[in-house]
Amino acid sequence: MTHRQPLPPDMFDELCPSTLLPFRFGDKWAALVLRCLETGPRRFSELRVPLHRVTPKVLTHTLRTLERDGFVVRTTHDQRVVEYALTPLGRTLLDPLNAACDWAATHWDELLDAQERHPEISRMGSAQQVAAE
Amino acid sequence: MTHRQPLPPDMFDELCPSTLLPFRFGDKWAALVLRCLETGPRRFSELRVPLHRVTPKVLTHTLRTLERDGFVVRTTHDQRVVEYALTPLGRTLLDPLNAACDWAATHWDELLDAQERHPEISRMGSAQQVAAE
DNA sequence: GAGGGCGGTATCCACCGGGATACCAAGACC
DNA sequence: GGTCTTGGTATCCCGGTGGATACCGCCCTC
Repeated sequence: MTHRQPLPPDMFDELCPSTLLPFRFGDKWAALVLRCLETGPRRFSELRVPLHRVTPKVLTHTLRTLERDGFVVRTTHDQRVVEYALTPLGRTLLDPLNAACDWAATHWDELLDAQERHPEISRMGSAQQVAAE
Repeated sequence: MTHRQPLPPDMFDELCPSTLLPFRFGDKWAALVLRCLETGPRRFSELRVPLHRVTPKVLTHTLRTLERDGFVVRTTHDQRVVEYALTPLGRTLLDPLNAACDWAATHWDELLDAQERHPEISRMGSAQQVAAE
């Protein structure tokens, strides 16, 4: 808690539009939380800095879910300071997460190319929405 | 199309409640479709047999999305027979998918244990829903 | 005792993924 | 000419996820 490395102010801003990736780890922001905790425990307010796009309600829920699944522990010091840290089980999640990141690093361009080659397939709701334009 | 192995009638029935896993690959059924196509191309109606839980609308959408992302190709023979097959890019997805499956095989029990240990954290919607019971 | 930081909650709301059900056009078969 | 199979669409609807905004109790400092 004392001299740990601070997280960058925005680890994820324009970086890694992970919603476009063909996989998701847990809740929308869970993978980013795991990344933030990878290098050591963090306090709630420390997590809010790099994850400033996430509202506190959603961040709370993400952390609760990670805690429920045994990936994160929440500890309170001095009855006020709250710290979140990865559990050993949570750390094992980094393997498949890294496999997914490796895939993205290797095949991201191919994915974008394919999507540009099929602009007619946008999102659900059938095609006549596009035709209606 | 001629003598390929038939898929089991229900590959996924009670097996692998993948919605409980902490990761998702694309749409809800996308990973299962990938698995079905792993051993060779399949027709729409062939996919419907093992994936009989999936309505045709959703299966169509899943396949369209996989096609848009370049993971699957759709080819029409004789103007009526439609075949879906993995592309080389789609086949590369099997690496992270297998990593996820390996994780699940190894840590599934720990995940369940953790969830049982935290019954108070159910799902979103804050806790007073549970309290209201 | 006022203000600020910390660690959240409470409420409201919009989107959309996906399930249920019904229907359909084109060829093949009888 | 009916009927069956194939490969889907059309419509409706419901629940959950997550964003926006506002608020809160506690402690510490000034």
